[in-house]
Order: sequence, then C-alpha cells, then structure tokens
Amino acid sequence: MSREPSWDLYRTFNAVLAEGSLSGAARALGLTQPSIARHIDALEEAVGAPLFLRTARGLSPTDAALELRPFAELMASTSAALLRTAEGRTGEVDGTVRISASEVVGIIHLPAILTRLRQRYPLLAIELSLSNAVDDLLKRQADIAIRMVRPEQQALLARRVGAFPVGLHAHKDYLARRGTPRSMDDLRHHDIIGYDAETPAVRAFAQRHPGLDRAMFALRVDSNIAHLTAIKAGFGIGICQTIIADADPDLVRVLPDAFHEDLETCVVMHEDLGANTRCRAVFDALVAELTALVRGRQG
Amino acid sequence: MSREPSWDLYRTFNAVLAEGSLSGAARALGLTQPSIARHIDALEEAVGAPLFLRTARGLSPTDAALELRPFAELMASTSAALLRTAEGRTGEVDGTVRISASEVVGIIHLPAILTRLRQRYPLLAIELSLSNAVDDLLKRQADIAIRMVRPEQQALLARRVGAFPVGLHAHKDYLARRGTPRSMDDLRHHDIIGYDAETPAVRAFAQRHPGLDRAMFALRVDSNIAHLTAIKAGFGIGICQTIIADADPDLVRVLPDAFHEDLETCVVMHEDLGANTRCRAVFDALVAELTALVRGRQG
DNA sequence: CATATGCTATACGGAAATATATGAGCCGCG
DNA sequence: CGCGGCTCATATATTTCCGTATAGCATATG
Repeated sequence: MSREPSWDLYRTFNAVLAEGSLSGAARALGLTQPSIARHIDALEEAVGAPLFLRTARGLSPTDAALELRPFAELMASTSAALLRTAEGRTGEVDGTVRISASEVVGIIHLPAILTRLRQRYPLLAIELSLSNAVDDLLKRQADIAIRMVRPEQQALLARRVGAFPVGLHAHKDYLARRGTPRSMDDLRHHDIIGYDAETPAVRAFAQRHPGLDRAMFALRVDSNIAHLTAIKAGFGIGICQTIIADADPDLVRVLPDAFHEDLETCVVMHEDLGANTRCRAVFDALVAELTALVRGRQG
Repeated sequence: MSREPSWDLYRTFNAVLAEGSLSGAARALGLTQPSIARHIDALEEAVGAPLFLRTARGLSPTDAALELRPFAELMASTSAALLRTAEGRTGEVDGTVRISASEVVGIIHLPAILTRLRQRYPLLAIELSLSNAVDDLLKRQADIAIRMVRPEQQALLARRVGAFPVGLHAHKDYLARRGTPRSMDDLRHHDIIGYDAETPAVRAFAQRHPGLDRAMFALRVDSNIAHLTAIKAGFGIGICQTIIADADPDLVRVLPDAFHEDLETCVVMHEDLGANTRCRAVFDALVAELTALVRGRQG
C-alpha cells in the first residue's frame, strides 16, 4: 500500500462537497482551482475510487464520496475543536466555548445566563448551536451540551440540574373564545398544536399520552419555539415549559393534573475538556444557573 | 486570525507524542528530523503555545500538548477509518474490517466464527482490538463492536444476540482437594479469583453480589482470560461463562443457584457504515453466529 | 578523560506543490 | 445568434517545503 495521503486532502474533499465545485472550494479555502483539482485527483488515487463526476457545472459526488463524507466531516469538526481548545490558554477564562442546546433552552433560558457569564468573563466568546441532535459532543461539534436525556456514554462528564416541568398551555383569549377543557377528552374539540415529524422522541411521547395523537393536531410543526409563539398568538392549546408560561401573564395552564411531564436536564461535557479552564468555568456556571432556574420554579 | 494550519501537522504532533523525539517521529513517518521540527514549530505558532520542552534526550510534552492530544488522536483514528472504508469498494466483500470485543469473546468465541467468515469471504481481512473500553466506535477505532452493555447512543446500529450466562466455576481437582462449597458463606474458606481495579463495572458487580468482596480475593487480576486459566489450573473458584466451562470436562460449576449472571450482548456498528457491503456482511454474520452460540447453549 | 551515540538546531540546494495565465466547454440571457 | 459568466483542464512561473549535510550539546561507556 502506498503511503497515507496528506490529511489536507480531506479538508479539500469537504470543501468540494460543501461548495459543489472545484473553484468554489478554492475560494472557500483560499487556494486556487488547479490546486483543488490536484488534491481531489490525489485523494481519488489514494482511495482507489472516483469521488466526483466532473461536469461543466461543477462536481457531483459519487456514492463512494458520500460514504466517506462523515469521516471527513468528523476530522473537520475535530480540528476545529482542537483549535478552540488551544485558544486562549492564559489561565484566564478567555477564548471560545461552543454550546449545543435545544432551541427552547437556547432562545428562552440561555440569553440571560450568557449575559451574566459574559459580564463575569469579558474575554469569553460563545458559540451557540441550537438543535435537537444529541451527538454533537462526540462529533466534537460542541464543547458543552445541554441535554434532555441522560447520556449513558462514558467519557462524558454529566451533571443533572433538575427537571423542567412541562404542561399544556393556551392564551387567555383563546380560552375565553373556546372555553377551558375539563378533561383530556375535551381536547378533541380544541385546536391542538402538535408535532410534525415522526421522530423516535415524538413516538415515545405519543405512547406516554395516548390522548394526544397526530390526527387531532390542528397545527403540526417541529420547532418548540413555533409552538410557543403559536400558543401566545392564541392559535390553540400546546405544550410548553411552565417556567416560560408563568412569565407571561396572558398564558394559562390547561389540565395541569391530567397532563404533566418533567424534562430531566443535564449539562454535559467531554471529559477531555475537564481540565480546560474556560470550558470548566462555563460548565460550572451553566450548572449553577440552570439549577437555580429549576429550583426557583419549585420554590 | 491566521489561516488554519495544515492538518498534516496534527499527524506529526501525534508521532512526536508517541515517539518522544523529533528523530523518532521522523523515522515513524518516513520523513526527516528537520521536517518534523518545522512541523512542530508551525503547530506551536498556530496554537500560540509551546507544545514541547526540547531537551537533548528528546521532547517532553507540555500541559497544552497533553490537552490537545485526544483531538489529534481522534483525527488519526478517523483518517484510518476513512481509508478502511474506502478500501475494496468492489461490491464484493473484501477489504478490512476492524472489530472491537472483550478479551473473552475475542479469544474464546470469535476464532471459530472468524474462521467460517474468512472461508466464506476469502478476500476479507479482519483486525481485532481486544479491550473492555466501550467507546471504540465513537472514536472510530473500530468498525464493529461486540458489547456487553446496551448502547444508548443514537447513530449506532445495535442488535441483541442474547445473553451469555456466567457462573462460578472450579477445576475438579481443586474441588477434590478443598471440597465443594454449599453456600455463598462457604466461599470465605475458599480461594477466590477476583478483580483488581476498582472500575465502575466492578463496583456495580460488587454491589450485586455482596457475598463477594475484594478482601476475600486470593488472586486479583483484571483479565478475564487470566481468570479462566487460573480456574483451569486449579487455583481456586472464579467466574467465567458457562458456555466456556461446559466445553471443558474438568471444570465444574459451583453454586449454580446462588450465583448467576447474564451478560446481555449486542453487536454494534456505526450507522454510517450500514451501507458498506463488507461491514454489513460481517455485522450480519456476527449477529447470526453469536445468536446461534447463545441459543445452542440454552437448547 | 576520551569516545560513541543519542538528540536538536541550522544552512542550503532541489523537488514538489502552489499560483498565474490561458484555453475550451456549457448555460442563460438579451 | 452572440455575449458574459460560470465551469474544468492544461501549461508555465514561482513559492514553499522537504531532504541532505553539518554543527552543537548532553549522556552513557570505557
């Protein structure tokens, strides 16, 4: 076997996949188109298979390229994580921390917390990645994650912060217009805001609450933030965290006894980062703030 | 910020960490010592921190280097996994598959299974990584893993093959010499083979079996294979899979009612490899063979 | 104390990879 | 139809990087 190819070829490979053309990749990487072409030629030689079909409008990836793509992307995110970790090793809390969280946490809860964090550590930069994907940490796409599921993974440092209670809510105008349901059965005559995609999480949810099925959803959307704004707009009855609803005097909890869930929440970090001053500081602050947020709710 | 450094620098960084010297790394990578020195200089420039202390006896890593090491190693194993995946994309089952398994599975159960697999697919090469580490798949250090814990990780394709029953066993010569225990309490007067390190798994085991604690272990060793050979040598009473003990007429099960465990076993693969002909074939074969092995035991 | 054997650091010529410049093909638009 | 904008491919010039050779230093050995 010939010697291992330069790892830079993988970076070029990523860029070509992302841009769809040699010249686009060249612009993205600050190189020139002939160099990119040579890189791709070399990589195809190394892996022993064509990776792209050359057309006049650019390059389209072959099956082989798509199969190799996740590996190259993992290398890219790992490299980014390495540079992030290396950044600002001054003993002070500076540099960049990348946090992965759900949309709701990132949009509703984190801003205030991050504001305080930034005031305390003026050199700290923060990147927020909002999604419900749960494998960000292992793909090194984030340094710290806020998760609603307890990670069973070793090599991860996890700390529980408590449970966010979740319930059905509606705007008071909606209830004035349509009446307040007295039982889960009453919900059949109401406008329910529910989920669209059939993800495993949604299926599990449906199993826990047989009274709420897809057929009765008047509005189907995956974004929990969209749920919240639809509730606030008086569209109907939907699910949101009670902490959020309580902060808005116009929102009313519906069927608090018949429907309630607790979102167990953890702050999670890769153990490799445990010794990193900056990540550690952000981790501890997130744990403290979120714990206080949940506790404050209970008190 | 300056442009991202060449990813090849990380490879050099790994080699210097592994070899402990510039010239050693140069030999390992097939480059020359001045090139390695330039790479390390460039990397230190890029991360903005010294990575090694230069001495006349080689280079010793700084804290910064140790902090960055896991990232660089992940890049290395990812690159290796990419090349493995790219290998032999002929539609046939050829190329290399890397399997991670426990020592016992890899040494006792797999050889026969792999023999049949190889006869069926003569072009298939197999790499075996035997350890009890469970994060091999996510670090891309293996394509397929055989696990005794159910992975809660998404992005992993897992299939149960059943449970391997485990029990206390001893050589018949030992029992002839020392008598057969009638109860767990009797074990206090016997030579017990137990574990050395205080890993979480061992702690959990100790909690399930309060009758067996570290103080009464006459031989403490972590390798389950060493347990097995010690049992066969007549050292004392130890734990091993009943399937293995049953194959040896000299071994006798002890206290079958008072002590038994079931090792739930899964074959696990990263979902990225689900479309890969070769990995898929090995995955399916492992599932079929291990299932038959466990079932055959029960029948 | 002299010698041998590691190691790193530095200087310099040559090979390799890069950028520049140019050509050819495809597509949309007036 | 013909033009401008995009693409990739090719040929040439330039820069970058690597290897060779050498020097300097520390340690081990007699």
